Amino acid sequence: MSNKIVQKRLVTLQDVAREAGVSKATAARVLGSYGTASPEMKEKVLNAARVLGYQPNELARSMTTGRSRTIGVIVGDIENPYFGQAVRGISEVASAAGFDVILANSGEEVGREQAAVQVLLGKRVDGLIITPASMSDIQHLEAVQRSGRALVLLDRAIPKLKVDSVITDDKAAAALATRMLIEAGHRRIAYITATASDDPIYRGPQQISLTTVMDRINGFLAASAAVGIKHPEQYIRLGASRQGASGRIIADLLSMPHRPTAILASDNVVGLEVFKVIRNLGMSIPADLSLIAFHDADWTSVTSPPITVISQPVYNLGVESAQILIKRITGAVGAPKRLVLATELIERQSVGAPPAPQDDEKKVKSRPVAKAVAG
Amino acid sequence: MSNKIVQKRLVTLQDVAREAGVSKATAARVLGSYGTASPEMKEKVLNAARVLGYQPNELARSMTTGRSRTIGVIVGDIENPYFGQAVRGISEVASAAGFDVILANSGEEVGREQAAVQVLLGKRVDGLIITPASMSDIQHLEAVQRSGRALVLLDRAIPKLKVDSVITDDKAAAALATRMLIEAGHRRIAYITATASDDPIYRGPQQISLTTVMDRINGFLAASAAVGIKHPEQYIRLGASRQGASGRIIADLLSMPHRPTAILASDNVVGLEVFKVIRNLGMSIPADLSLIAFHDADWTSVTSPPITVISQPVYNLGVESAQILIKRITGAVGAPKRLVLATELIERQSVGAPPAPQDDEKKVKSRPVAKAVAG
DNA sequence: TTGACAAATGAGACCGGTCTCAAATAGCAT
DNA sequence: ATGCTATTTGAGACCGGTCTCATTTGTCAA
Repeated sequence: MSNKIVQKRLVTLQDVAREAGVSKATAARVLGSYGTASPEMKEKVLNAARVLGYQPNELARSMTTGRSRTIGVIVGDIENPYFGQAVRGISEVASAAGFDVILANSGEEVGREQAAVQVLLGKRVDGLIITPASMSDIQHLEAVQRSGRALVLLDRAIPKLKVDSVITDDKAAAALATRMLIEAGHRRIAYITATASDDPIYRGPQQISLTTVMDRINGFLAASAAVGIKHPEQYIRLGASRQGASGRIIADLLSMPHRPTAILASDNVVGLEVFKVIRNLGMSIPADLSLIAFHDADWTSVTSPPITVISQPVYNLGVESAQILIKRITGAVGAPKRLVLATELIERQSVGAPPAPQDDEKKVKSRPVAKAVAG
Repeated sequence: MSNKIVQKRLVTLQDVAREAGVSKATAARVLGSYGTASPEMKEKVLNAARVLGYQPNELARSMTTGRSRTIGVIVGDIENPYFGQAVRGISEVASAAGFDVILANSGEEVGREQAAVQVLLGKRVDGLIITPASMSDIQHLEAVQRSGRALVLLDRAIPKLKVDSVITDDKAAAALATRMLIEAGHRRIAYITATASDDPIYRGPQQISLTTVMDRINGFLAASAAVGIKHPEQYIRLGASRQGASGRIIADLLSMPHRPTAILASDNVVGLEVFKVIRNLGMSIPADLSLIAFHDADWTSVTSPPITVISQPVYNLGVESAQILIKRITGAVGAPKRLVLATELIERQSVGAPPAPQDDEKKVKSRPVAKAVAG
């Protein structure tokens, strides 16, 4: 990591002033569009600037004004189209309001998130929009607040932190999806999430570090309990992140003696993974297994069958959070807002009745699995 | 767009120096890790910094050093996973080398690209990685070079501009895909691209503003000509951008008297659009129509049938461009490099023989297609 | 004609760092 | 003890803007 950086000397305000034969202050007034200046002065200065190819140094500008007209955005994974859409929403609002956006990636790791916060605060962003990687490790977020910079949480809330947040109604959404599966006749429903965990088995809330995940699990459990399903939590699986463990987790789940007959996939990446595993196992959707996934990713509408999804207003999540942030930056005061956007269940064709008539719970004599696996 | 921005005064180097009872210069040496300082001084300063919660102002730092350790990236569309992957490649190389990334979106419009360049140069980025929206409108890129800042083009070259670029072998890739379709028996092959155009019909190279598009069309035409296909260009269609026109364009194409029997889709967004239209038309792939798409997007592997694609090393495109850029920033000199990465044809199941025995060109009596299609 | 006031302009401080340079101190050989 | 060099420290200029304040010029009413 060499440090030698070569950079040509650029045209400064002073240069322009000299060329135009006016003082630095006058040139600054014209070029910075503030204060007063006579038409002739403007003419001269603008001309000189054009001739020299002057370009203001925003760094210097920000340094004196104390504001950078820049907002920092930290997301879990830029590559995930989910965040891509949110970022587009943010960008559009920001640039319409004359703000620039600096984007950073946390890879869903608190450490990298902290580093990113440092960097962005160092660059003196006027505010931050963050998709926090954890709801417990939050000193760096408190530091943001202490520094007086605006902060908005996107997609995930942090109960302990009094801060504006824009989220979706995860609990309601999960409950709705669960009810839909229950109404189709399912009693053994699996819930699979990517949330990092050493242990794929769900043992309790203390394993979960994200409100989204917790809320969804709660919605799932509540809807299950409402119809008297016993131990719905036994089919919850964690850590189905990226290619790695997910295949095994899902395969294990499906080879249980009382295997689940439906799966709720907690995000589109997991959903895609689940879909592939199911297909590789030679099972068919929804005949053998029903599937509902979070996030209306583009792939979900072109599979056979297309997948029933919980569509999240993620573009609007971006828009709203940027609007709130910019209001704060420009002086809005008041208690932190928590904006909850509604989700929508888009019915497609991945939900059907559970496969065989099969005794549930108690005195079940499990019969041999009939399915042929094609390979 | 209000301008009032409230910001608490932050802890400065001067404050730390005062607290530690040393000079500003000494505090700066300790906190900036340069020059020399005795252990006791370090101790005192570090302690004071911790107590006050000091955080260096990178703006001020950049201003004096003249370098910001930041690189600007301008892509056509953040939301497109294609660019998402490239950006990840860039980010990883950049942060490993201690550089930050500022991301901007051009929406594939030259005007917005120019504005973004202004903004980023204003923020004094040390270098830029750009996916240029046009190969002809390039004054702003020449301005970047004149300013002495490093510049690397990603994915698309600009022949007139002497500048480092990292691209893929588009012509070869298109030719390979075309040959594959030809070998499967196709003679009427459509090429559909998203490139903006008022007129969806291809009339000549002057309509095309991107090397990628041009190269691919050339590869397509060359491979077609090589086996004596007459007027292959009649099936080229432009402007199939986003939801808008694409549906009509594709439907028109397929309702021609001698409709094409295969389609080459120029990127994954167009490919997805094509897939949906085909399905809505009730046609089946590959029985009625074969399809090959550029970019191995995730949806292509889960459709029925999965789509044969030209896989582009887009993550590596990002990695390589960032490496070249950083080398330039840190002083590397020499003629501009043009790095061409290889693509790969991933065969899946969307290519088959053309459908019905149907007279082709002149008096060819095409023989019945032997392949059985399982559906 | 003169005074009062508004508009235009310039001089220079300032933002928060880096970095040069000179002064102060320490270490060591003679 | 003395001189010489190496190390540590502080003072202050500088980066390129913004912005305050004083000065100059112009306008108009009394």
